[in-house]
Amino acid sequence: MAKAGKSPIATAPARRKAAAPLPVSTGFWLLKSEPDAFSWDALVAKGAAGEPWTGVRNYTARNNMKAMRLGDRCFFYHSNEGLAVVGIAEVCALAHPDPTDDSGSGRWECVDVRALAPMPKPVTLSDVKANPKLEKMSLVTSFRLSVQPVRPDEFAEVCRMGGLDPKALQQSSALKARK
DNA sequence: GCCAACGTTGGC
DNA sequence: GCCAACGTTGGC
Repeated sequence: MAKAGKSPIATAPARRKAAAPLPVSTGFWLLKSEPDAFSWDALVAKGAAGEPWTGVRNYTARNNMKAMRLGDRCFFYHSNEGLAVVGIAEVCALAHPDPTDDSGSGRWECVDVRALAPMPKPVTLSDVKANPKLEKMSLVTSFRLSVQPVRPDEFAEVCRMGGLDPKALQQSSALKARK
């Protein structure tokens, strides 16, 4: 009777675990690269066209890239050798399939980035670790993650430590308007 | 769905 | 080159 109206469908079917929501872009990120593989100078050499940030095979890192917006700022960090933030890049193409993904799954994506400004004074990992204002930075807390979110206050602090004049940064972004 | 084994990353 | 951290894989 009362049962008649109840469809078995009323019980939600077991569904695939929802994908983790993408992080919200703060506008600031950090990209790691081993300078032997792809250095800051190599990115500078690519000029305004920039370079696809390929080869990321970690879901958290990929999701961070998917959350990136055009014009987002990315610290360029040299891992393994150098161990320092050496420049700032900007996102110049939203996430798209990674051309180096040969898994056939279409799972991996990349953004394109281009060099915006070098750090006048590279900010080393030990500089970052020594600064209490940066103790929550992913570079310290999730050091293995290759594409990390950066908070605006962290971005400002690292710029300050690197002697980077925010005005110089704005000036460089005029480059992109010119394109 | 748990968890041990394994592989990779990256600082030291 | 070592090893800690940690993501992924696969057996159960």
